[in-house]
Amino acid sequence: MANETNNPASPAGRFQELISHCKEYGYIFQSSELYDGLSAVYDYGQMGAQLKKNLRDEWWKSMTQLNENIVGIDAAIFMHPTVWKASGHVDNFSDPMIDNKDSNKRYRVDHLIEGYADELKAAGKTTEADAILSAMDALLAKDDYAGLKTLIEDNKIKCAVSKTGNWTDVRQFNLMFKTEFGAVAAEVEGDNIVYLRPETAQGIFVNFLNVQKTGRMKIPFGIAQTGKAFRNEIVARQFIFRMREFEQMEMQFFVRPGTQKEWYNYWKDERKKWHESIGIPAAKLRFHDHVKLAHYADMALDIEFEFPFGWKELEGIHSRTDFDLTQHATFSKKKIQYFDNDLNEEGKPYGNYTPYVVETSVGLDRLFLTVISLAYAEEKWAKEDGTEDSRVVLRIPAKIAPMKLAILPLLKKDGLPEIAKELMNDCKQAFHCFYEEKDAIGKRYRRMDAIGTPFCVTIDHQTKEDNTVTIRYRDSMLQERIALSEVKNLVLEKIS
RNA sequence: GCGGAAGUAGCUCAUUUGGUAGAGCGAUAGCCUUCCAAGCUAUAGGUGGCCAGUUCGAGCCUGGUCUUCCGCUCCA
Repeated sequence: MANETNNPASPAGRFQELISHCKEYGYIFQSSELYDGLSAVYDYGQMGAQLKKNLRDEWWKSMTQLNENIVGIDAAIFMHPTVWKASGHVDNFSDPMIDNKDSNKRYRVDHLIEGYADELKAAGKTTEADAILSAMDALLAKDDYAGLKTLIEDNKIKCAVSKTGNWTDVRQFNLMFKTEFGAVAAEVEGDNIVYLRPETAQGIFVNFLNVQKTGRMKIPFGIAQTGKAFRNEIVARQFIFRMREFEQMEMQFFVRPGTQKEWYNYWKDERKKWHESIGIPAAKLRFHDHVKLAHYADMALDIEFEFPFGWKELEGIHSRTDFDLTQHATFSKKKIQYFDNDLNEEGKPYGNYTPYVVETSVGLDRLFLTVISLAYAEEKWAKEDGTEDSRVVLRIPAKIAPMKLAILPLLKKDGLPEIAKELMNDCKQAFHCFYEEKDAIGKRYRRMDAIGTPFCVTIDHQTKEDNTVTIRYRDSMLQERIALSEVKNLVLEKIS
């Protein structure tokens, strides 16, 4: 397997080629590459930033512009530390871990002990199992790591692989980044700790009342947001699939309790359709229902995409119940409720309640990876003279491609650049254009293929006579003659 | 985080028992003028990932470190 990455024919090898291509053509660079890079952090380059923005804009439009009952906000990354206690992230986002020194296998301490308890139960020793579990809960509640290790050793819990009890100390892995708020150290250590948000959702929940009241929103309604989130992953790999700093596009849809299943199914279908609308083939998408539910959810599924390294989560649809709003009400000691004037079956208003939430949460970076891995193609064909020709092309759908049109004078003389620049000045008001007069025309086409520009127009001598140009299509490589005056409209039509 | 492998120009690679680095492609400038890359000329670009050590001398040997890839693990 170690050589697979060097083999362009294998999926792993093709993935490597894609990563190289992303760097070579200004889509994605490793962060701080000048200083040897920072693990699992990436920068978007001149092409990548635009593609990412186009994807974000498509999502934002589909949510906030095309749904009258969904509005967008932009909450800060810093939030009051208590937010993360209320959300459960302080408790649930940090798991004590232990390694077996012989097999080098790592276990979550609670999983390891629970597994042992299950074995005891299977052997009929239910009381002993319960005793161990309650002891574990007590130790976990006190963050007593030494006690947990003692519990493991006293029960002679073994590693499933090495069959030994040669354990490291129990260590804490907190997945939230911490930093200090304010320039001066706190008088009491830890008093000024803030976290970088591990998800954007909480910024929506804490603003629920603000938005609902000022926007006079009526349930059901949604609040959408895009933004950076941060998780200190133990292992972050697979290019931009799992990064320590990443961007989420989330929409929290607030519904009347009891209707969550209906809306869950609605958004499940809507979101899949949306992915298809930006060019992801249905066959490459599937639903994956969660078996083990998170602490906040009563239903959850992933929309998975078949990445070059397998089926992985692209978007999560979660029915979060009233968990978050109730938690924030409890921790903030404020009432977070909605008065529903709609009439129920008995002809009376539904009245006050804490809304339920259906969440759609897509990783923008993962969406980017989805789009670019679908777009990337190496093509070979026989030329008329029998020799082989080839190209690398990014078949990014025209409406999300970073560069829409390349304007190319066939020669850089005879007044052709002047006509080209005039067209450029006109078209750049409407969409991103690229002007290029260097090198042979075929070479310029190849460069545009490599960055995924869907349309090229070439200005030649005939243009001066009859005001027509050649338009060349990236995907088919076909060319046709159209009026110079039609170029802008044609591209506008294709990218809308 | 553990184990394994790797790191030489923007990219792909060479330099084979240690003697202060080359090529192709690409890029830039110019020439040519031709509707699907790879015509001609010139130029730029590397303190060999980084830091130490051994040595008269290190891209090559040793240690550390950073990053990447593969496997394991993790991913509320």
